[in-house]
Amino acid sequence: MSRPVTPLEGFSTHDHRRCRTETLAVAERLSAERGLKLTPIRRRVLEILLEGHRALGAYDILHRLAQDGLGSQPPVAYRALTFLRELGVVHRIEKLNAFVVCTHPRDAHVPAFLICRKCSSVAEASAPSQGGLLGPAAQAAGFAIETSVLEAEGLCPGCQG
Amino acid sequence: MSRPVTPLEGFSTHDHRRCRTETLAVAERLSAERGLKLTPIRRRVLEILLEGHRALGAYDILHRLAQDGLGSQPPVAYRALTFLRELGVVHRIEKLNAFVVCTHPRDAHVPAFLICRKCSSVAEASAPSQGGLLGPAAQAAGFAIETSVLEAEGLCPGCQG
DNA sequence: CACGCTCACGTTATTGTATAACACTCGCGC
DNA sequence: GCGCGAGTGTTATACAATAACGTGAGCGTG
Repeated sequence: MSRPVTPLEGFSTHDHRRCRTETLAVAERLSAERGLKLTPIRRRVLEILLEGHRALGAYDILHRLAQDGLGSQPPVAYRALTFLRELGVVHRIEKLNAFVVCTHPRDAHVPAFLICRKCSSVAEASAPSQGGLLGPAAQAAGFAIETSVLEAEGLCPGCQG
Repeated sequence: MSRPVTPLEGFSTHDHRRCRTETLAVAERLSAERGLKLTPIRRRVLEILLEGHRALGAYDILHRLAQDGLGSQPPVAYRALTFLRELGVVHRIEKLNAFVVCTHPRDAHVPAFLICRKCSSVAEASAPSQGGLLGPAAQAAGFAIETSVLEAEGLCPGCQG
């Protein structure tokens, strides 16, 4: 079973401290907007993911939560992740069965990812909203797209020979 | 750069009997070309998937195999599925952890799927070779794409309204 | 023929991923 | 106080995937 959960962020550097505080602020605001709460567990999960722009498995996150005394059973992690995903600040990488923080949580967008198969780093590409590639095909077929998954696997700049 | 996708097999009806026999013939031929065999188990797995353009989980397939007395342990199903995927006649749907037959197994293509969340039927669109949406982003990042996942979930024509 | 080789399958066991279902508390409005 | 939804705790289970081992059939070579 490929358990990625390794390296770093996108393939470019950025002001990560600011990235972190902004994302937390956005999460706080979006929660309030919906009349919901960014509880300690939820906040902690987001913080864990914010430690780096890496994809973490649900059970990695769960173990971290357990270390902090914030819950030890799978549903605890999954519920927090579901909440954060609905908020739009966390995405799921289908190909890796793992989760990452969104790099631009305020914009409406269809998440698209570049995943390095060697170092497991993940970069989120900014894709224009609905469909792009699949849009025309969907329209021709009379299909109503609700969510999209765009993921590419290959080699990041640093891992190419 | 990003040519439109050619919609294929939509959710429309088609000559499925022919679809079935042709896919089996292709599988047979590709196996022979590689000096490998389309054994009873492998053939049966392909037939099961050919019963409809639906995504089936590995364990669904395994249970079917077991009913036919062709194997009852997970590796049996996974090995057959791996073989068929390498042949190019079966694709994996990451979003569903499930498998479908390819609708145009002879052409080189990047598979793209429209998945109905209600009836689980899957339409395969034929995407132009590399990346479409992700191509430009990948190039900008210096990322070398090797494989792509393009999947959209929503409602098929029959399940709307 | 004996040997070594690859393909294919059988089997046991384990790990990882995810959710169902139920119970309970808390804060809040009425 | 009461009902209600949000949120968490907990148990149990289902589903997905692979590791690691063994068996044997078939084939080519010496």
